[in-house]
Amino acid sequence: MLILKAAKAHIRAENERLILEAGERILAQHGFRGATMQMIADQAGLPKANLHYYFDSKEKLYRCVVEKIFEIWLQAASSFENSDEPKEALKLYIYEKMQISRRHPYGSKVWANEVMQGAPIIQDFLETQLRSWTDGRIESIQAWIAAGKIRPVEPRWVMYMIWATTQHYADFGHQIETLNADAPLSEAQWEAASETVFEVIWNGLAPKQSL
Amino acid sequence: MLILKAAKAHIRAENERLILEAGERILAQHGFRGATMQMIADQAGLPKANLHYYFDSKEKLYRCVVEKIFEIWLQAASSFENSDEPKEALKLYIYEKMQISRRHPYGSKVWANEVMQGAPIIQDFLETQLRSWTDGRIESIQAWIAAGKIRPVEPRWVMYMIWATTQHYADFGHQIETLNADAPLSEAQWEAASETVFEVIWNGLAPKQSL
DNA sequence: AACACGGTTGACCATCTAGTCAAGATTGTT
DNA sequence: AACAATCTTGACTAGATGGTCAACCGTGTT
Repeated sequence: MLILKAAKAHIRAENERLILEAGERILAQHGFRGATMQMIADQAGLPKANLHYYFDSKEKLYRCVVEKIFEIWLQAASSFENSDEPKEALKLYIYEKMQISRRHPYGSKVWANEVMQGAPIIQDFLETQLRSWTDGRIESIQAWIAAGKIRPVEPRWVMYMIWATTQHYADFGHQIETLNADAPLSEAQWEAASETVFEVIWNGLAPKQSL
Repeated sequence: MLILKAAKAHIRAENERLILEAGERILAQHGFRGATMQMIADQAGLPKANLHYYFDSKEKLYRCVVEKIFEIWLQAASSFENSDEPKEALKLYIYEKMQISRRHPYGSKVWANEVMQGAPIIQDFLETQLRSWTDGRIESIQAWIAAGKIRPVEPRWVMYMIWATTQHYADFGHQIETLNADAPLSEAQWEAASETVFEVIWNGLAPKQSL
């Protein structure tokens, strides 16, 4: 009876969540090849064979983890559309991305790993979703330039600058902690870092007369 | 005779260079666990057993590769000391780091990988050399602030911003190429990107009255 | 109670890989 | 030429790991 499938759907949902969460952490800490299904199983508190019941292969599981973080980033992009004023839009977007770096450091690292290795698994994502998303954002920035709201700059380099600075706090979090006397950044430090990133970029982009 | 050792030193030097170069490339593309000694051997054009003759273990070879890129970065830091004027010093440093991202993308990726995994191999480097180097640079920036040459900002966040933006062009080079219609950045694009990174950061830091 | 279906799991296997080793080839010195 | 130190290399091993499988468990339905 197909009713049974629905009745046990919560078990599937819960276990998939457990595995994805464990996978994100382990894959970030060890890379694709360095992470073993056994490690992920232990982290999730499930026997290894169970992982293969829910995810056909390590690669499938990996792909799910990568897609998850990509979705989160795409959603943060809405900040860009929610305001016509560049100052407001950029502030929202940068703060949002800093927040994601803080809340999802593992996902960010998995993504970084994947891209650094030439995106062997999610190249299609880059060529379709990321490309079209980026083109849209570039148009927004072009419009701001045309309206004289920011200096004339190549939008691409600005985009990359925002991605780089915000994701750095996730991807290089360990280095940042080491340079912070081995302590995680405090609430106040996260706020200050976000503020500084935004201020520098905004002052860097704002038209001279507006200062 | 120990004379012999010196006499054949060039063979050792040449082979170690070959192996380190191949190792840098393969380790960057596949991560520590993903890279196999066989792959590195093939890339270097040497039999695998030969690699173990020059480097005791995969880990030793890896450490050498990581140390190499760190040395290169440290040298780029001299830009910071070569000028008292922040505009000049920052411009030199940023251009230098962009140049390194262009010339040594593999080394940068290996470093990123290592740090993302919690620096299991070179944690001592972070705690000694990187920490003291950073402290020195922070003092320079503090001095600029005290002299009213740049806005009052937390120097750390600025440092991280520069590292992040410049290294992004190496670490996320594949993503950047994909968004550039699958073409490597041209000479002109590298120049424009460097210029933009510098301009935005400098305008972001410069005191208001100086504009 | 009997059933059926999804979920659970220990044992197993084929494959891959870091590292070893011993025999042999090179090379500079005498 | 004889030598000794260094370098080269194919063959091998021990251990790890992704994935399979067949037996088993639990639960809601009839």
